[in-house]
Amino acid sequence: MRKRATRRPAIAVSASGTHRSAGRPAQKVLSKELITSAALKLIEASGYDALTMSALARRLGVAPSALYNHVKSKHDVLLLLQDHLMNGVDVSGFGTLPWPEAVRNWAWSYRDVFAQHSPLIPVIAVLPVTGAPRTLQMYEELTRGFLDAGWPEPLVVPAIVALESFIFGSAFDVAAPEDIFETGELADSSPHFTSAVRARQLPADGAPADAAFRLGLDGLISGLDAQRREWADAASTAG
Amino acid sequence: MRKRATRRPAIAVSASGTHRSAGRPAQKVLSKELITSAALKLIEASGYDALTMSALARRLGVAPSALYNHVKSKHDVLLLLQDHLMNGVDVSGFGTLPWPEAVRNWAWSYRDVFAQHSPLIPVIAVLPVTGAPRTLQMYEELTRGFLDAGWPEPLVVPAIVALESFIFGSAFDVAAPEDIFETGELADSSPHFTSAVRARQLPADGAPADAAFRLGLDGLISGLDAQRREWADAASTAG
DNA sequence: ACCTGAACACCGTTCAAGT
DNA sequence: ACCTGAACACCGTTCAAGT
Repeated sequence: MRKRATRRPAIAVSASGTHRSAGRPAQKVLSKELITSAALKLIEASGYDALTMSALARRLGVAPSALYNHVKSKHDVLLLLQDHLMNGVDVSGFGTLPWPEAVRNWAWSYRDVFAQHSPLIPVIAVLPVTGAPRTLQMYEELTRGFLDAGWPEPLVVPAIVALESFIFGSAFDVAAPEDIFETGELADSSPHFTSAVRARQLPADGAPADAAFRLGLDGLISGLDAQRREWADAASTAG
Repeated sequence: MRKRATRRPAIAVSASGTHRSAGRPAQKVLSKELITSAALKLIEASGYDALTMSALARRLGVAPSALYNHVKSKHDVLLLLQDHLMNGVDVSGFGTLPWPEAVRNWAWSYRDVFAQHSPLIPVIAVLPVTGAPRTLQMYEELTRGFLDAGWPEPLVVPAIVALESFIFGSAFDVAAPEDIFETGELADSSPHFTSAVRARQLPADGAPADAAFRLGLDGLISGLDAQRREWADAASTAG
């Protein structure tokens, strides 16, 4: 059932359509930046299924094996993409807005970016920050924002991780089909759930995923803030 | 760099080692249940990379193509696994324990199960409940627990989705390497974050992921409970 | 150093043939 | 209906040869 695409020949053809013979070219035709932007265009045009090393090479007018002079593996390409996308995450609120609003803005923009790139989430969630400079920069600004808001240093990283976990999970949820909770023929065996699905609060303006994200994010932000105060109280009592 | 395994011949060999010739066998040798448990054993022994249709067939003493009489695709196998694993999620607290404790127990067991099966998370997060009877049963018991605890029906599904999103994201986090936040050579450009990583609260008994999960879960539970109360207040004022 | 082109060792899936 | 065995259309990756 696989769609059979009309394939151009496998030989490398540059953007201008002229053939390039083997051997080191006069000036390099590839770079990490070019690979990243070509991958992004490919995904925007045809989705993550279309992101193969072959397709990427074809779009760059190069043989697939040429990519391996710049990346170690396809996983490397995903890391490049991930770090690039961090540019789209809004950390501008930290330092200007109160902590809850700054976190809220950050979280929504973070979720929105990766909802469009959910196949990257398993990659990010496990990604060492070494070699992901933009990601690290985001963590730095985030940390400064938390400390400025009075967060005790030992809680900053766990709080960020907790928020990120919620964001990653929620980004998947955006990709879920509308009818994910339709119980169908099994409705009789799950009467309470079936009824709750029908009665669920849906935002007038947005998708069902937005209602859950708003509820959870607001709950998480106020709950974390309460734990910060508890920690401060315990510390002042103990000290 | 791929490891080259010594392969047995591709012809189907039953568990007893005798060869089975083509044609419908006297009694069926496969079923969804057998496929599910073989897949589980394969994953436990060698991880998700080893879960290929070929390897699955080999373990079942069958040709790969035989699997397609029982599942439509490899994705189908993942769905079978996912629903099976829901047996390990603890919903026993609902109806006996107070809501926060019941939710806490459920969330920890849910995270623990899927932390061991993180490749399934992208599958579950988008899975229609139709055709996942155990999953649906879990939602039913969860919904009953929420309603019994006084949750307004419109908020039940969004609250469950928010908790699940946090759980899925946290399950990935368990799989992350210990040194995920080591900033390495970039430490100079991220002084606050580097310091916060060193100062972070680590549980004496568990992994770093556990500290973040506990912090986030407790925050989320108390934050959601507060929103439930707000909703009830607004409703009584409006009514 | 950085490209080409051929080759390698896999994948998941389909399908005619067999009982 | 439910197996086998061969074939198909891909994958990602490696490597000698070329400049």
